Amino acid sequence: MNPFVLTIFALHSGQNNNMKLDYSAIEAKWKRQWAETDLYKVTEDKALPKFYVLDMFPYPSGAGLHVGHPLGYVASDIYSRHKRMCGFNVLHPMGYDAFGLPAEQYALDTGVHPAKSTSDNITRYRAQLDNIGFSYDWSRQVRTDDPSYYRWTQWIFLNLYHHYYDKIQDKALPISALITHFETAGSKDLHTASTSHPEFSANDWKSMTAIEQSNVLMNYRLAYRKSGFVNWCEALGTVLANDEVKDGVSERGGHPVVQKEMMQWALRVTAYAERLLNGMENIDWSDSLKSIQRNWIGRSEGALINFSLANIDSGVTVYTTRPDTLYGSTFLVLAKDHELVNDILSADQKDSVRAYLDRSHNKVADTRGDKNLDGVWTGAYAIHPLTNKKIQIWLADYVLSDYGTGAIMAVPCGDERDLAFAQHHQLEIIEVIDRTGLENSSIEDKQGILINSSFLDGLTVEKAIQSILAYLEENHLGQKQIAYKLRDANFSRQRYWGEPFPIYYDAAGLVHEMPYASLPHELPDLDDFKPSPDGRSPLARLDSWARPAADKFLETDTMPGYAGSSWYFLRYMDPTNADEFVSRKAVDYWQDVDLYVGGVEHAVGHLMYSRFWHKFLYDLGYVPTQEPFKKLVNQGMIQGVVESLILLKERHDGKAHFISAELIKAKGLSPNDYSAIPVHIDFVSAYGQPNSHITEEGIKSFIQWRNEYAEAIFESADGKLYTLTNASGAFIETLSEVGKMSKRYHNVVNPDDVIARYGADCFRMYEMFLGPIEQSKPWDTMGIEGINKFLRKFWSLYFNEEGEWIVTDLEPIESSYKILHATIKKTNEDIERFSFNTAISQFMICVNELRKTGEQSSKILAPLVQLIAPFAPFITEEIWQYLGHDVSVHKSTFPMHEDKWLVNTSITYPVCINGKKRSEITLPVDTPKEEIESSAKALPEIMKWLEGQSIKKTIVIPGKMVNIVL
RNA sequence: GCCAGAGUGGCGGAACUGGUAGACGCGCUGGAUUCAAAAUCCAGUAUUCGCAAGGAUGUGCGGGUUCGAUUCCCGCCUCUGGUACCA
Repeated sequence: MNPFVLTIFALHSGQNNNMKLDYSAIEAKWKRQWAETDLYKVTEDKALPKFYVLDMFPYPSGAGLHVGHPLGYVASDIYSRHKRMCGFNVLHPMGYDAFGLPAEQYALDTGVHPAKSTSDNITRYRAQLDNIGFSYDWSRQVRTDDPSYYRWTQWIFLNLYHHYYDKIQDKALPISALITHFETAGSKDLHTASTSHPEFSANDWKSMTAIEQSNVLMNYRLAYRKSGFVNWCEALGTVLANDEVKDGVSERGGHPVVQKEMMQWALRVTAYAERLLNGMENIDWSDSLKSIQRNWIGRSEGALINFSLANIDSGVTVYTTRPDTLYGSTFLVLAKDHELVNDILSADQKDSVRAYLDRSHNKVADTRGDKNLDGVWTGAYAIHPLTNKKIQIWLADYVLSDYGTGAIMAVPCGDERDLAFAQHHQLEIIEVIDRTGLENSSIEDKQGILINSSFLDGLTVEKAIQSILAYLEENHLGQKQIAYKLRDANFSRQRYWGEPFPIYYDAAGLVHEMPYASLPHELPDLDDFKPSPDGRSPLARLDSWARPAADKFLETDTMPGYAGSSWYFLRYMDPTNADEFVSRKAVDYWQDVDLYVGGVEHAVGHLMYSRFWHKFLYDLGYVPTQEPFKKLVNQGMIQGVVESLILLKERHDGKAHFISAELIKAKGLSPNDYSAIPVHIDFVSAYGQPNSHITEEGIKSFIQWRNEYAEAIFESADGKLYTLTNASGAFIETLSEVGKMSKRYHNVVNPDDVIARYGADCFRMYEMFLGPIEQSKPWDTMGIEGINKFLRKFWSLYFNEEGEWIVTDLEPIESSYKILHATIKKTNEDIERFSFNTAISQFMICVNELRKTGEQSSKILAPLVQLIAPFAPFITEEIWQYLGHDVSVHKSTFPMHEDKWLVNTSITYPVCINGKKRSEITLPVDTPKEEIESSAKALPEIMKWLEGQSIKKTIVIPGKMVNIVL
């Protein structure tokens, strides 16, 4: 026995032999010890293989963490600890996505500076995270609002600004190369991603003014300025992202949102569309996530078709995925802001077009679901390229300016919207597809035979598309084209609490970038966070900052939330580097993220932009991989039970009337007769159980909380009426529904409370035991007792009821080896496939069995501690120390199973008649096939079935089962 | 509408390559212990017929493949998530 253990025993006996399981003492002890010894600190150790496990870093909101948030963190922590014990050098960091709207809104409401509230929230988050016992290397923490961090966010932005996308080399190249091209060849032979495609010669370029040149270059930069329509909310005084708008009103506050034209910074993510699509082939993400990204990119193959105009010498190009239906095209439709609109409107249609445009622009944004048939004829005609017939050109809401060419050829017979529009405005419809025999298919299906289409008649759709494409290209009427739904990302926010752009403008409006060396361009202090009245950010009101000189105007927009989060995983590799965003040495060692765990709500935003930035950094040679996240696991949500009181719409003697939830059925009420008022779960008895209810205490607390119900009447299931002053004996059932865990429903369960009662180990294991990590499931307050019991049983293998250490060095019995090694095997497999709930089941089976046999040998009990260590890091560390180790269990080597303990000498075969199990038989493992068959047939239960029957066939799978077919 | 995923006891879930459906836990029932309770321990717990032995049914519904299907195939229903005038 080493001196260390002696000390423990001395202490132990000195404390009157009382080593009872005391979670909080054990946790406090090891939290301190781990911090003091920097147990989880990692460095680039070339002797060990690396493994990078990343959690999506949280936005530190004022509400703190609830039990749903750490679900993914616990899973990734178990995985990290396991990998570490398996000999990997594991990078497992954590940080904060610290810029964001809520802090600024909070500042507007309370005057508390976002920097202060954010820091306060971070302090709280950190305490909550520490409580749970995570193995983060906190020395690598990043927060996006730290100037030493956002300096590099700005640096990447400037790089995007200084690069364009070359479609031939399929990568980003410096703008200087583009300028050289312009100087020698103008726009000739240019293959770049750009907003528009102007044509100019080298001489044209040279004769442009600085402003003109700057504008031309903007058209190619990967970070660029453009004028576009944004969701403008007058009441909030700001621009909203699409997901902040619901049903045409702001999600927060429900204020009207309209389209407003504004100069905005944008990122040319569309340049990377094809690579973002193809890059998913070799990464291990869920099918659903990949399909969400695929849909978002929305690649389609089609054709550009040129139509000339009837009266003016110009043309319009449309994009279609169905060039085969060209003969069915009876009119064209342009987006309302198509560049040709002003050129083509005829004098007599001017007024109705103006009226339409006014109508359209004032429409609230994002009117989901409403199919809108509004539109107007421009008075102009185009010439059909094949029939030379004049067809009308319309404007309509349903054609979008930023998809395809912003113009379509309408084919009413082959497109639902064109058909609806044609019917509504009484436009011609020509059938060009014969769908005989395809009555159940929609008109948009690519099936049928071409008719009324000249040389295409008789061809299938597929053949017709090839044929018409060849014809169009031959006659210079059009060409193949690939289109994407993906849009360039709006990168401007008219907000204070974000990264400032390292950009300023001169008196002439020319854009200037700040030099790299001047970064960080720091966010100034502010004490009033109201937006500037013209819709610009609060920074615009800070003249001393925004206008440092008479002819120098700083950009007052700030960057959106996804700026800082698009590259934070790289900064963890080298968090304090003052010279580079990440050193080559660090990124060459850590490479990329091996496992990324986070919520599916970031499926498009964060994950798309991170991949885009990463590919860009790859193009510039700063990172060695094309994809940042090799494997990604989405954790589900932990839901809460929403408890509500049933309030009848009809009042009782003019007073609010609540009834027991049981009475809904009894009284035959429909949802129109009552409303469910969420009750704070602290007031509810038997919370989350079928008989959840409020009692006298609950009624008092409820009324204290919601004073407007002071006079209310509460009716119990047996018809008795209770009031605040007469509530004795009340039992009012509440309505229990599974829903979001949210402040709004007053059903938030704080991990701190759970940990205070059951300990961090129990909390961690219970979160994992609830079910598969990807699934959403409700938090069940009762279920945690099962894990609590398990941990006590586990502990009791090592300490008896008197708290005495009972582990011996004696040789264990054979069955203990068997169950141990079965558990080792299953644990390794289950952790690797992220099946933590089944690993925990196996621990329970193992502990139950060892208790039954009274196993006390350290040869079994020591490896068991290691198996459970990733799940329950505190209690296992304590026991490990008692086992005589002076190095942490988390630094030990994870056990590997030995096959010799897993081979069975006998096998129990199920014996089936016609596939249904009727009996079973235990035979030695090496029993020959014939003998298995004859032994099975000799079983009395089986003979009974065989009596008077003839056997058609007998299937014997050695080691598996026997099936007799009658 | 379109795309993706999922439907298994009272509940959370297990069954990994087609081979004993319901592991493990919660809850519930009964028992032991206790003056009593809590805690703990033991037994039972898919449905149904039956006193029992023992049957029958059973993984959303309807078909199919197979000696054998929760697992594979076809059609449908329901739920969850994504998306929404994308030509």
